[in-house]
Amino acid sequence: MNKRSGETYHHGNLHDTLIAAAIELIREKGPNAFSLRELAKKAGVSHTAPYRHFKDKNALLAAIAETGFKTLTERTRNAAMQFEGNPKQQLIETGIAYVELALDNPEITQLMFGGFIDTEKCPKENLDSEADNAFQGLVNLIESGKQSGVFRNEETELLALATWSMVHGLAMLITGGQLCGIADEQDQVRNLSEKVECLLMEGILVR
Amino acid sequence: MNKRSGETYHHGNLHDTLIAAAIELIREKGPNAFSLRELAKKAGVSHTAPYRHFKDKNALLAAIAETGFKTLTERTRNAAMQFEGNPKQQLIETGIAYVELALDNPEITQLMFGGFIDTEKCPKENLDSEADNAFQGLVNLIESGKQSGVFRNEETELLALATWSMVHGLAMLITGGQLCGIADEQDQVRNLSEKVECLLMEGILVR
DNA sequence: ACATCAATGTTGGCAGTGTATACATAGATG
DNA sequence: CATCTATGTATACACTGCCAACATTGATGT
Repeated sequence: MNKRSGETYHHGNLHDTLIAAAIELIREKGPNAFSLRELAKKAGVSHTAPYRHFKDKNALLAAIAETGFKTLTERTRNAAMQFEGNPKQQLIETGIAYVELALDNPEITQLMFGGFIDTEKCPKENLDSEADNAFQGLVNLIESGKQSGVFRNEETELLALATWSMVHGLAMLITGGQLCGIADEQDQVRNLSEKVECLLMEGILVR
Repeated sequence: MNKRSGETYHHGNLHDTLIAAAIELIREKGPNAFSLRELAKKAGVSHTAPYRHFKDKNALLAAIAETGFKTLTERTRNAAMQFEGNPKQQLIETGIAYVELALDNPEITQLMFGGFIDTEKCPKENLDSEADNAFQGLVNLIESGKQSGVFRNEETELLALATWSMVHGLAMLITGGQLCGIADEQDQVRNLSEKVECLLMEGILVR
């Protein structure tokens, strides 16, 4: 029996609908504080329907995190592409993109990196490989910068880790609310990201 | 009536016992996945006794995070004190202490920074002021380094933010499992922290 | 010494949660 | 058109956070 005329028994695209609705809920209430039942209601479906598409709540969270990693790689790659041949600027823009994405999606960022997902319960290979994609882009960027003589001839992995840590740390401090008032508006964040990355490039020691 | 002879109706120090037991549980199961009832049982007390000491679960988590921030300021300050008069080394050791603490207490670190605590529901002033203490130590360190001509004459807050971000990012990547295999042992982490911070000091650009 | 009180503990209950199981429906396939 | 399988529902259970009512006891003032 239909619940209303016009609605069908089968939803049609519940998988994606659930993810989209869950992202909305997470935005409103944080990654911690939303329930599958609430989500099901929001999607207009019985409270066990989600289990046909996700093994459990953890799996749903993992799927959302995965989309987060995908857009992260996408955005940072786009940022880098706009300054092909200029590794220094590429690095700066990549970092800005990273931090801006975090600012726009603080709860999702926390979901991705904050330990909300039990990685022992889910395969996690997808998650890891997506995260690796983002990191690999950075590695390539550094490598090409080294070869064109812009970056120092240190171990590439180390340079990549340093730049990643810097940008990631800034992003996490912002999403965690540690920089309230200092960096919660878009232009402040752009500005800070750039300055901080320039510091990393130039060094903070007097020469 | 006593539950056993020798045990008293009043626990005596339930507040601290709860915090200690909660930390243990969080270590085992993550900051997300422990229940107040489980905690109460572990402390040998009825399932509502914790409410005499903490307004709700969130308040308990906040109290735990607060202890985390306290030991963070303590450890980093100690690290800096051992190299008084040598700002460069102070900065390096402070960073190492920060990251090592995170490595030793990944779940607590996630609790502190990961967005598990609803800051709208609890006063949070305590939390913030503790976090500020840690940051202030860094600011002082940078300031003295600038005055002795070791660090560049950039805005102090900016230099502090850059170093904090770097170290914090590394710490969060480690606790989030993003650096599995690269940095999960104590000596690897010490080594990486140092190298990464040296990069920040020297810069990554060719001169 | 004793009554009183506030702090601290317990019992019981409620609505809400994740998830397992059994059943219902309908789109796809032969 | 019969059948299968993917997808959705109904029901049930143990567990959760938290509230309200009651119990115990160490501290306090007289």
